[in-house]
Amino acid sequence: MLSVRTITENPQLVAERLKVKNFEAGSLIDEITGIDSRRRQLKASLDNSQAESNRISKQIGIYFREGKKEEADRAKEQTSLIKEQIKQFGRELAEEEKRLTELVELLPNIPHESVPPGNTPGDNKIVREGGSMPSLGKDALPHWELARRCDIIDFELGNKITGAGFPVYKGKAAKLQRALINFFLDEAVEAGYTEIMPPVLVNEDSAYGTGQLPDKEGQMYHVGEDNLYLIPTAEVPLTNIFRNEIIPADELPRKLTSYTPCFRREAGSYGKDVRGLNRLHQFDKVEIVEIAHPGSSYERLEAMTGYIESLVVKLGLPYRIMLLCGGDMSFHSSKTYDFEVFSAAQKKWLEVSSVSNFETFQSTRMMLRYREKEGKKIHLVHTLNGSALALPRILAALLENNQTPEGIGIPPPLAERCGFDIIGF
RNA sequence: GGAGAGGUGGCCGAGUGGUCGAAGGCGCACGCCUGGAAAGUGUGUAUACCUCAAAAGGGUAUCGCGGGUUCGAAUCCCGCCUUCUCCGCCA
Repeated sequence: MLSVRTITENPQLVAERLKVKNFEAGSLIDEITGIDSRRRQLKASLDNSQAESNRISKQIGIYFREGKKEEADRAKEQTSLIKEQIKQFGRELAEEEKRLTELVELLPNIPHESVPPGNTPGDNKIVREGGSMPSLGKDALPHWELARRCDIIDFELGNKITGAGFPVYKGKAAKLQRALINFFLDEAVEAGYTEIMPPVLVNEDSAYGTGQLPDKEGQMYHVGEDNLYLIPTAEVPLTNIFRNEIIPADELPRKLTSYTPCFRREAGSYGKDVRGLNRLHQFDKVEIVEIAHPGSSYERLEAMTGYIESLVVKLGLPYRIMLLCGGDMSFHSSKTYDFEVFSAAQKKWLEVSSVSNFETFQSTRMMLRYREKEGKKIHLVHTLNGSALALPRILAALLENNQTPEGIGIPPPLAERCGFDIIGF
């Protein structure tokens, strides 16, 4: 979320910038400003009452030590009113703070100045394209047909064991998945990311910290018995590693990577987009996360984008990098690039990565800060993350684009990890 | 899951109702000392919020988390989380 200070100190600027996300913030900001000034007044009143109460209590202590019991008793009588005031101010302050947080949480993140305006994916800007389109015959098969023909991914079996959206990878597909994971992790470590194996269940505080709670509650699987959430992305546990931390400036950027399964309920998305591997409830992903100095976070965003691009290039997939317009960006992001690869039999661009700078939107929630080398001042860090990469759609594109009359070719970086370079029919 | 013992500042550790945000030590920063270093020595060393134009200063809160008792809680009571030991179970 945005910090209250940002909002109250630059109300018109915030409102102006949020229009790029098609968000009318004017009245909300007015309300926030009003509540915040009431909050400050209440805080001052509460502090004064508490100071007075502390003074009396100390005095009582002194009376007792001096054996002045009568004075002590008289002083005690003074406290009932002040205690009542403290309770009342405390209640009111808590209410205002709760309301303030609720309202601030409704405001999306401010888009970076380089974010283009727009409403739909059609307004996104293609910033780079690469790779070459495969030339497939008319009889080219979509990946779900190929998977059936080679008997390597079993969607029906997943239905039996769990339900729709939980495919079972078999034989060479299972091995290919493992090769992809290893490839992505090896590359990330080579690029300076520290490999982490985090928990895939997180508590409420963590889900709140990265912004899944409260607004995306319905997107996560919830284990009610223990009040834990299955992660929708490794971003959640990785970023929360730093929750409530103060990092020395010279340790920035911190760079982490992780492979995890990801779980998404995807409530409300049905239809042809969910065909095959295109949209799943459980999928595998390697994620990169960076905790960056505000002064260099956009350089880091470009560096992460360049890194992810190198992966797609090594896999030989045709791709394009989109700069998302204000209306198509996520609520939490300041700037996002999406990576899409072309899946040649479906003739579709599939999103395989999303790289974002959240600036202080997450660090505000989780009190994630850094300490300046000079002056020792403390400020919020910028958090960034990106998929590097999400497996199912990469697999879909690999299967479709590399199909030949004999079978499905495996690109070199994966073949050397699989021990085979073709999945035969 | 059962029984017992713990959780104090960056770290170690004292503190069982009253000037305790917390002794002492280590570490760290700056200064003195030194040719330079070590040793020695002096000072400083949490975070959030409020106040202040800013800095300085002041106020409030925070001793795992949340409630409660009390004029007053690190200290007493209750719930939760967590660590260790033993038992049970188990990949």
